[in-house]
This record gives sequence, C-alpha cells and structure tokens, in this order.
Amino acid sequence: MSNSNNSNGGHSEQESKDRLYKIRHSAAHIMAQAVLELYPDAKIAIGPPIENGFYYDFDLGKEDNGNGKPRTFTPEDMEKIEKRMRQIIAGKHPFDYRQLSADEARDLYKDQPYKLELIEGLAQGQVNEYGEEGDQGSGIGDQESLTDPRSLIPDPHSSTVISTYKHDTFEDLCRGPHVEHTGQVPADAFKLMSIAGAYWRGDEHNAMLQRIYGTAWQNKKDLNAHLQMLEEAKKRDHRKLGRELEIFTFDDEVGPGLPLWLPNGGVLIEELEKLAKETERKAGYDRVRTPHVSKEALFLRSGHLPYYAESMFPPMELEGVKYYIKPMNCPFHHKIFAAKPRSYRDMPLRLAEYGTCYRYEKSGELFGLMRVRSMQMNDAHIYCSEGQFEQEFMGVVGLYQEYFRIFGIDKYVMRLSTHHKSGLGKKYVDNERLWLKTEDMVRQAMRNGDVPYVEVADEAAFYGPKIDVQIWSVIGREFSLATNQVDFAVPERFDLTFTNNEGHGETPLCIHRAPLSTHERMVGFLLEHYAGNFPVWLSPEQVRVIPISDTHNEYAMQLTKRMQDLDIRAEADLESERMNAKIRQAQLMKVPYMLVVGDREMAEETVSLRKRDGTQQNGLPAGEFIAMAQERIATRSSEL
RNA sequence: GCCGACGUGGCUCAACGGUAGAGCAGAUCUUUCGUAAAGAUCAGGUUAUGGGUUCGAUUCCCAUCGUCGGCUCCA
Repeated sequence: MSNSNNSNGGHSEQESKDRLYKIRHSAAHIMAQAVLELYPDAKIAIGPPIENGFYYDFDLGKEDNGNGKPRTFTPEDMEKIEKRMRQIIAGKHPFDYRQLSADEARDLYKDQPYKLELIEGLAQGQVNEYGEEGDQGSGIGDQESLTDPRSLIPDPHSSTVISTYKHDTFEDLCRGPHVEHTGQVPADAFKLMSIAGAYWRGDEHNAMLQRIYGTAWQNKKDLNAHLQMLEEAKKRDHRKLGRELEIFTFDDEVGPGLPLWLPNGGVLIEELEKLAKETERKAGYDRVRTPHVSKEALFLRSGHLPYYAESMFPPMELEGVKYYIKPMNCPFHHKIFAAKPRSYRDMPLRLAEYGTCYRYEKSGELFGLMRVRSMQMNDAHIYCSEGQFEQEFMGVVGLYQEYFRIFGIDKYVMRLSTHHKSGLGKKYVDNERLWLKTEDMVRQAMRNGDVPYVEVADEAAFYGPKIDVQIWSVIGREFSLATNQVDFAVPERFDLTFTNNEGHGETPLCIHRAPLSTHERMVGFLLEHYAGNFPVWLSPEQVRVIPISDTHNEYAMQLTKRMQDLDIRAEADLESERMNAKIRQAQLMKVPYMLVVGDREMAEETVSLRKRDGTQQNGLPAGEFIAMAQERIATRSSEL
C-alpha cells in the first residue's frame, strides 16, 4: 500500500509527512471530542494516527437498548460525528500542551478507566527506565510503528512527567505533536471510513471497544485521489479477479476456507509447481511424499500439539487411536530423516514436498485465498550442521530473491522474528541460550549476505527464529508470503542425529522453508500483483485464435492444434460471433495473445497478432509467432 | 472466536408487507462480420436455511449458516 505517491510540489517529503501526521493525530482528537459530546458517558481509549488516517477507540457502555449488549455506533452516528467535527474545525481552537504529574493526571481522568490504566503504565515506565528496556521493536519503518497502538505510549526517555494536549473542551493524554489549531485540519479532506470492533490494547482477553477509522489528507485533491485508489484496489482484489478469470471458487457445502481450484487455477498451480521442482532439483533438494494424517503420537513428539491444537482439525479416533490431519509437514520429514542412520556425508539433507495441510483457522480469520483452511505448501526441511547453517540459510534467501526476480516482486519487507523472554516455556521452547544464539546466527547471515531486514520481537515460531517475507494485499492487509525458519529444538525431540567426521553423534539444525508460500496465498498474491495479467508462461490460456468468419475455422483449428502439440496453451474461438466480440471475450479473460485469422492470413500462412496490451502486428508468419511464444514461455519472461 | 454490516437466478443489481424484475452469462435460431459487445426467441429464482409475527413476509423479529469491514491469530 505504500505506493500512493502524492507529489506536493514545494514541500520536502519529510515536511509533508510531518504535516500529515499532525493533521491525522489532531483529527483523532477532534473526533474524540465530537463523540464525547454526542455520548457523554463514552469512555475513551486511544486514538493514534495511522497510515492514510487515524482511528480512535471508544467504549460506549451498555446502557441504551437494555439488552445488555454493548452499545455500538451506527452509520448515522458517523454522519453526526463528522458534522460535529467540521464545526470544531471551524472553531479554530488552539492545541495547548501541558505537563502534569501522575497524580494530577489520575485526577483529570478519574472517570476514564482506560486512561487511568495508561497512566499507571506510564508511571511504571519511569521506574523501568532504569531497569530493563521497554517493549519497543527496533528498526521497523515508521508506518509500522504508526499502526502499533503501543507507540502511543510516550517515549520513556522524555516523559519524566505526563503530558496532555487540549483543544476546546477536550484534553487527551498525548505527547503530540499536533497542528497549531483545529482550523488547520482541512475540513474537506477527511472522511470517517468505518466502524470496527477492536480489543483494548489489542488483547483478545480484554474488552471489545468500538473503533472508528477515518482518513485524512492535506487537501481535497489528495483525499479524492486516495478514495479513487481504494476503488481501483477493489478491482484487483484477488477474490473478484479469481471469480472473473475462473481461477477458484468456494462452495457452502464444501466449507469455508476450502477453495476449489477451477481449471484455470489448476494451470497456475501446475506452473508454480513446475518452477519449484526445477529450482529445487538444481539446488540439491530431494523430493519426498508423506501422508495427510498421522497418529497423535507424532504431533505429541514434535511438540506441536500443545502449541497448536487450537488450529488443528479435531482428531478422529479409530480402534482406540487418535489420528490428526496434518497442519504441517515437518514431523513427517523428521521421520524420513530418522528412517536410516545419517552421516555428515549426507548433510545437508534437503527434503522437499508440496505438502497439503489443513489448519482450522478461526472463522473470522478466513480471507479469500490468502487465509484458508486447506493449503498446499512449497515446503522443505533442510537438515544441516551448525557449520553449514549460514550457507544453507542464505541459499534459501537466494531462492526467494530468484523467485521475486521472476515475478517482478519488489514491494516486500524481510522480517526477522525473534522470541520474547516472557513467552519462554509458553509460546516458545524454553532455552534462552539457544534462542539468543540462533537469532544471532540469522542476523549474522543476513548481514554477511547484505540483505536488508527489519527485526520484530515476540513473533518467532515456537522452535526458533524466522525470516518472513511480508507483503500486502491490494486492500492493505499484511501477510507473510515466504518463510524461512530455524529450528533448534524439534530435531532433538525426534532424537535426530548424524555421525560427524569424528565419529560422534550430533543433532542437526533444521531449516523450515517455504519460499513460494502456499499455492493458495501465492496465487492470491499473484492475482493482485499482476491484476490478473499473468505473464505468458503463467497464463492459463496463452493464445486465443480468432477466425474472422467460419470459413477460417479450419485454418484456426490447424494453427491451434499445431501450438497445442508444442505445449502452448492455445484455444480457437469457433463461436458464431463477430470478431470484435471474440476479441472482447479474450481481452476480458486477459489472454496474452490473440491471433486474428482471415482470408489474408490463410493465404499467406500468417497471423494477425493482437497482444493483451492492445498492440498489434499484422502479417506475422505463423512459425515466427510460435517461436516467439515458445521463447517467452521457456524463459518465463515477463515480457508480453 | 470477538464487534459490526450484509446475504434476491452463474455474475452485477432492482422491487421492500400484497406474493419477484433487468442487464450480462447460458440455450436455440438468424447473422459470417477485419481488432473491446450483431439481432431475435427461450430457459433460469420455494428471494441463504430454519422458526416466529401477520389475513398475507423477499420485505418485520429471532436463531443458524455464509460473506464482507475490522480485532485477535497466521503460510
């Protein structure tokens, strides 16, 4: 979502960014005032600026309709709030900063429990300043930290006292900065976008608050551009394109999160698999195959069950033994490693499988192809010695980079996810020494390979740190595409060993990796990435032959057959339709090449080539076109 | 799972207490046409499902299922 490049001539980019930050932050305060005026009993939580706008969280209590359910905002409320916000803006109330002690703050917010809780955190934060460092993730881009509610907690280094900003009747716990007065928030350049539920402090055990999202810009033009961009984004939403291009579908009787791949989707998957198999063969991987179910014992051994049971389909019991459908492939691969004694000469051992896994994702988490319950993973496990680790790990990073080059993916962030002390023994394997060691190995490898990354604490897998490649769906949702994980724990649980060159048993490290993600997420992502305009090699239908009238059908069929025999995915459109209509059909299906054939072409053994982008080349010898198409396909060219 | 909104033929949408209508897609017939839509006819819906209110429900209420926007979680 980061490519909304608005050019503000005259201002530096940084100035412009700062200004937007202040506008959005101030708009959040103004909205909170408006809400408090309309709902005097509302409890206010937090309201930070975020990418493209701002939000504020409220607790409206349970009064009203007497049904005991929390009171919620309605779309009509949004209009009222927006209207009141404009009035506050017109009032040009100055934003005044002041500092106060914790006790003064407690008194000021005595009726605001959420604020009181924040104040306690701040007060304690000061104590902490001398002890252990706070929870701040480092090095992540500002947009990231903007979306993190924790960033609202004032900077511990500057807050020996608590600060507030006040405008008109509203005073909020805040470290700023803000515009000078409310009039500097452009009244025609903001819009309240949606109402959503959100947990207090992002914790699902806490109360569910009402969040209002707004978008705010420097001027009306930018606002309109943003709204326009959202409209455009909807058009390339993979769910919409997936239906239009007949890639996949869902069926109520099959179940939520269980996609059915239509023939066109089948082609995409076959091509991706072909790519993966070729690449992995060259990189020294061995292909294996494993069952979809196993006894409970396997997942108990791997340690997944206690961490993962919630996300697994419930077990089925047969002859007194519980079986689970696999949510991941690793335990099976570990068993393949263990199938015979291993020597250092076998290492590294790279076991690859496009494994089909099932995860019982919570119903509200499902999202088109990006988050599903059945998935085929571009999985592999690399068993290696510590000395081989760096080369193997970076070999995988190299694979990503090669794939991203092929697909022209450049908008991604590599994210190193590390453990957090507080989760040891719960979320994470309880061995801090190995955590620190492996995390450092990954950092070292990334640095040596000169690969930029950001680091985030408390996001690791339970068995070790990982590098995820973060991407964004076209509507702005963030996902991990590829993943590359270090596992220092599970091989030991499986008693995996190899004999080293000194004749001693040694436990290997395991790298779990999925550079092409799952078919589901990859196809979902690629649909949006290409807006459905797949490169020729990936296109479900590569060539559509369009005879002008039925006297040309035979020539069209001959041509089509000739291409099909060469493994080009070609179809002839023999419908009783006008050529224009046939071209339109092919355009809508985003077929890269259309070959129009009529009397002239038939006589000369040529084709009239129309590419998807509208360019045209008449009188092209058929053989020449075929050679060109074959070359594009064979080299997986991105060129049309 | 949580908060909210929504759910009409394959798709996009209309009607909104009086018992469903259009365009596209589909089928048939006519048309044989030079770079994004030829014409006609036909077929297709127990208005997600199950209850309730009512003389009468697609329209109002409840539940279930599903989808969407978020939260939480994640490949």
